[in-house]
Amino acid sequence: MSATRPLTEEAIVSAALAVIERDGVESLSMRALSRELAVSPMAAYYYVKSKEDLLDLVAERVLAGIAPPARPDLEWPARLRLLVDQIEAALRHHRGIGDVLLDRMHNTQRHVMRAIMELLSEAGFDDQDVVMAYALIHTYLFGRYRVTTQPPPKPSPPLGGEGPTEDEDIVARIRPLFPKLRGRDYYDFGIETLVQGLQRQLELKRP
Amino acid sequence: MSATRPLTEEAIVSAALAVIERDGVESLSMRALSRELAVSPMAAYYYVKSKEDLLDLVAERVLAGIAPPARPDLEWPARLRLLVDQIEAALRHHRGIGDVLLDRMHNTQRHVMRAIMELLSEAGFDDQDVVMAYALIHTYLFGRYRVTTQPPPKPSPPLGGEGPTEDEDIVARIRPLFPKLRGRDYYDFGIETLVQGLQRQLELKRP
DNA sequence: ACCTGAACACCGTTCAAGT
DNA sequence: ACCTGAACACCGTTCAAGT
Repeated sequence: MSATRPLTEEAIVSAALAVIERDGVESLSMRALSRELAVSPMAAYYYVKSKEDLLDLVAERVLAGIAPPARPDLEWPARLRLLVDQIEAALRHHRGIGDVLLDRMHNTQRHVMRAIMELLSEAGFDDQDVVMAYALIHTYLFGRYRVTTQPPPKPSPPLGGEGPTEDEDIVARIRPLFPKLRGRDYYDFGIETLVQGLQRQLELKRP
Repeated sequence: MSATRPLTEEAIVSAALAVIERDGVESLSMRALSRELAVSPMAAYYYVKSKEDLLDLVAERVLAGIAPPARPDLEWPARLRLLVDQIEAALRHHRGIGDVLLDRMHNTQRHVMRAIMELLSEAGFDDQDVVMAYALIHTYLFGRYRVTTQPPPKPSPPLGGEGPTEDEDIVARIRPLFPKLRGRDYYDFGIETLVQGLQRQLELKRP
């Protein structure tokens, strides 16, 4: 795709993102990347020292625009919501990248981590609770995208006509609803529940 | 390890679990499994049709003992806690298996999904909220184990002696606390926050 | 300085063949 | 019925070599 030579780190990251968005993050191999760049399989290694390194750069690019909301008029729950909404939007736009970020809490872009931690700290959480609250938010935000709400391509359940059995099985009743809800619905419910839980935690500590 | 022949599905699953516990889930390849079983690389394929299939069986084994708490005297938040504590214990004992379960919400053992959903439904959530609450709990429980609280093996921060700069950077202040807290601390805070958030959601709907 | 090519040590899986 | 062996189409990465 990129006909530009010589290679640059920027071009490599762009190509990686292009592969991820087109074929999914599981299809991004160093070899697929080299095909995208129309260079030999080892060319990118002159610029990045490993695939992990490359993924860190990709994550950096995706989260580059995240900034703490400049809305001192709002309470911390609303400000937290505005902040994580930005992250969610970035992840939603770059499908698959959330998975990359999940297990790298320590490599999270410093500005993103700082924005969330400062907000929590100002809200009144002590340092230890900031750690745990951050970890909780991190796990939810970046873990979300690994969880699939689409059922596997198994034989689809026959539409129409009452199922022959087990109308008292809650799983049979609820499971069909999974794909009916949109990613946005899951996110809204999830993050709202988290924020309310955090508010409650704070109330319990400072009565 | 297993000198028993012929192979059985049970022996294969046991061997897979042994590899996972010894070397981590990322080291479980079909070839490593065959080494563990002391058979040829393809032997296991007579019993499982793919690696994914095998991982489903492993997950099934790990979660086999989970059961809804028989404590009708307790309120739903306490019952939910007893239920997910069992799952957490199973995941903690079988390191790495949480990762396998994360992206397979639809393959979750039916009895586990049912136990959680029934509890939520009895608590008063409508079907749609049961879906979203289940997804939230699933994401947290199984996603947790992907998030590493141990910093990468980078040059360790010099112990003792004030850091030269940026004592106003909250990340520099907070990050060292990550490895100080135990997995149990993160879990307690996380699940407590979730449950309290869910309680609040219910209160808001039924005032 | 920047890129290539061959090679190494791996994967999951198919398919024909052995017992 | 149960297992093996060779082979295919992949990986990430090292290392020496080319320009």
